[in-house]
Amino acid sequence: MSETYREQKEYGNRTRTAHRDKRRHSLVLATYQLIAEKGFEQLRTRDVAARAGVNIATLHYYFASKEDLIPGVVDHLLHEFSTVPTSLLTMNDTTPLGQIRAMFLTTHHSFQEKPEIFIVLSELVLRSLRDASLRPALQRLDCGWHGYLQHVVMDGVYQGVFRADLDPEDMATKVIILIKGFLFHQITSPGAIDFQQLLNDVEHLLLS
Amino acid sequence: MSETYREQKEYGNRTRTAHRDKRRHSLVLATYQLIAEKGFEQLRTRDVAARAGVNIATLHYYFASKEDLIPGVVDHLLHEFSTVPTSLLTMNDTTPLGQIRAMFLTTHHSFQEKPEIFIVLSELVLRSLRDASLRPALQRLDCGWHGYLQHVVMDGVYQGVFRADLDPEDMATKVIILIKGFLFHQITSPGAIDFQQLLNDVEHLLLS
Amino acid sequence: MSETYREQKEYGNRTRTAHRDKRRHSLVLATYQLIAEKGFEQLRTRDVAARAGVNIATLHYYFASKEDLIPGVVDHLLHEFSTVPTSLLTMNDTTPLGQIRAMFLTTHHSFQEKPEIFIVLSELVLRSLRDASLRPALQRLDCGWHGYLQHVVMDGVYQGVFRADLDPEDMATKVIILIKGFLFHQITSPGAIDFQQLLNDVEHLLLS
Amino acid sequence: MSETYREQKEYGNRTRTAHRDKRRHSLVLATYQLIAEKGFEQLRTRDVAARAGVNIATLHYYFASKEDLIPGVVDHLLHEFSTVPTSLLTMNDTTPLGQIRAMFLTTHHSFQEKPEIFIVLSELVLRSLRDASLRPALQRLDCGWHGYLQHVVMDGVYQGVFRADLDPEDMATKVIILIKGFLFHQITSPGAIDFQQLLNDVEHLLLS
DNA sequence: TATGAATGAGTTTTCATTCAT
DNA sequence: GATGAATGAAAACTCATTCAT
Repeated sequence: MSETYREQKEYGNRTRTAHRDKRRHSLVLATYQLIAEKGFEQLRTRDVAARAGVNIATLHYYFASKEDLIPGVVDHLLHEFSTVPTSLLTMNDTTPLGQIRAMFLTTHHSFQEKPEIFIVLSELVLRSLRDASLRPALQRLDCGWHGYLQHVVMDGVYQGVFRADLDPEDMATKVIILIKGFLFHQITSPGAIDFQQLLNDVEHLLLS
Repeated sequence: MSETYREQKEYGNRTRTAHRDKRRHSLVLATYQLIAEKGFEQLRTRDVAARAGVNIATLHYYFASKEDLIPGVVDHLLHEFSTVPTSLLTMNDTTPLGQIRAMFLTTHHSFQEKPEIFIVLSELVLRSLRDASLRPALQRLDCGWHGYLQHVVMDGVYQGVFRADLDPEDMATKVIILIKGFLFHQITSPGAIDFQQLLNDVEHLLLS
Repeated sequence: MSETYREQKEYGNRTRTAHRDKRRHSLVLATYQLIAEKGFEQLRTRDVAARAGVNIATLHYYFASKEDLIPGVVDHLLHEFSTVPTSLLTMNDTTPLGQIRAMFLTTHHSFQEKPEIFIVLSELVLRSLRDASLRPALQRLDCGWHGYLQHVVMDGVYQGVFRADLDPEDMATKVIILIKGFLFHQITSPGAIDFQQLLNDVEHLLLS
Repeated sequence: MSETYREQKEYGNRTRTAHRDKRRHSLVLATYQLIAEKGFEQLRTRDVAARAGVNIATLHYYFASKEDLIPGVVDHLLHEFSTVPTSLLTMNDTTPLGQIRAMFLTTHHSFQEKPEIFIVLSELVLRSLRDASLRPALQRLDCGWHGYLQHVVMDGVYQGVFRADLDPEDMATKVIILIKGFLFHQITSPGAIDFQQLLNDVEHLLLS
């Protein structure tokens, strides 16, 4: 086997793998979007295949069953969370309070621009009540978020900017709860409260 | 037509109506329970009928379609909310702060004893994204809750127990958000925070 | 509940059950026929439903799955075997040799008139290699047949008509093997041998 | 075109053909094995390709369709029959009775060592009821077997070892029927009778 | 009122086969 | 020659709904 041939073959493998990943991703993305639009209740493999622009049999070529699409959706969701644009503005302020503010702003921004993130997350959270396999990923998501906040709060306390008697772990949880509550409340009663006000209260709890 | 006959007929109508309501309610209850257990995704009319102990055709005698069961479920949910046991403890303390505490305690108690209330509510909230007919009822629920809290906060401010600069409307919303956030967070990260701590923070916001 | 009503109801139950049994039987019969015509390989639920004159969903109303039809087919086959017309001619001769002759004649007659019996049996025998659940019924069939033959041979030996040194159990098995072999051989090489000749040889083994 | 080139090309053609035959054979062998294991009912081209270690598309490169594999399977079966190890024992005794004994022993041995031969044969026999194209090969198999036995019986009669009144053709058929019956009976009632006993009876019919 | 039976329209999944490279 | 990708057609099975009684 000549070098050239081997190279071609390896290149071929690479493109093949790339193509495969692309297809799988487009199917997962279609699933993700359809869950956001119609919920798990109305999720149909044929709709997924149609949106991905492939035959229904092609879907099953890449994913053995409908259920097998879900882990991919979870991964995609996690990825969406991790790639929230740590926006330009916020990069300036690296103080603990600045970090908190930045987190609020980016969360709010994400919710405005990509509300499907929160919708799919909610669907998955409810589904996790019956499907234990979803729990680890969702917990990991919470943990990562919580860990980051806890770290920021500790920093703030250490630097003397935040109240000395704060329990960083509890405080982080409270911030998460506040944001989750806000987002969930928005569905039924949109515009009931300003995100900014929420931030004010958090600052009040942190500083006063 | 004799008096006696008319009476019998009216009596018959009354029992007939009562029986009809009973059947309808048992079907709605079965639906409510199955949504809590399996979600809308896995809700099947046959399962509903089976749990209510009637034939699938009987279900359709009382409810023209599957969708027609949902308004009943919403009503049942609202009823469940309204009949939360205004527990012994809470009756004692009629001060604004006592009322807030009571609300937290009863909410927590309900969640412990009847978690399906919150699960079904969440399912309905998510569904309301696609089914506009659900929104009014859910908004009414939020409004009632909000109105009550707003009233209590106003009382507290008026009585001088709460901070004078509080905006009762915002404060009520914040309390709701906090509770919703707590309950939703419990699904993924149970035991992350104590409900009591939440109450402390609310008190802190109200009093300090 | 009046006697009359109860009777009506019981009568209703009886007709309902009868109807149910009829439908189930017609579906099993259709399956049986289609296995005989096309083999397990080409057995399709839609064909079964079509031949029974019902919707495919009706088939699943009576039988949860395709596999669930098979026990019914086995039962039907066993019934077909048991209702082989113990033909008029044969009833005359009740001697052991007459019984043996009768069995040969009726078997031959069945094979001529209802070859599907043997075809379905063969399909089931081959399938039993992979589906253990079929074995008991097939063994019961063999056992019943073998028991009868063994009994006849013993009678013949006891009456001094058959050779005294015969082992009834072995002899019965040999007769069965001979008939099975004949029937199976007929498929590939029809008319290779006369059934009467086979009987002659059996008589030779029994008497000489 | 130089001599050298032509030679290379011819050599290439030869290896190419050899390779082609090898591939085809491995696919046929895989089919043969899978029929023995799972029956025609569960025969899948993907499984065949997988067992042969090639891609499903490669299978269709060598065999236009699934059906086209079957003639190969028949050929393989015929070959398996013809290559039954004419075992050590049998080579000694060249008398007609010895030949019959040898045939029984080798058949029995084959059935013990390679039961798939008989299973696949049975599957093919049943299939031949619907697929006429299978019949010639199966009949050829029977004919060859029958011809050999007929020849041996004639020899025995001619040599005066066997009964003079034997009809070699019928006798050969009877032996085949007995063996087919035995093998088929073994599936449902294994161990019901000893192969040796069968041989004894055959000898009884031949000699007495 | 109540129900067993029945079904049309889907739903997921399978499979032999084809295509582009 | 060989393969990964893709697919049309069909497979089993499901489900809300209707019908006859």
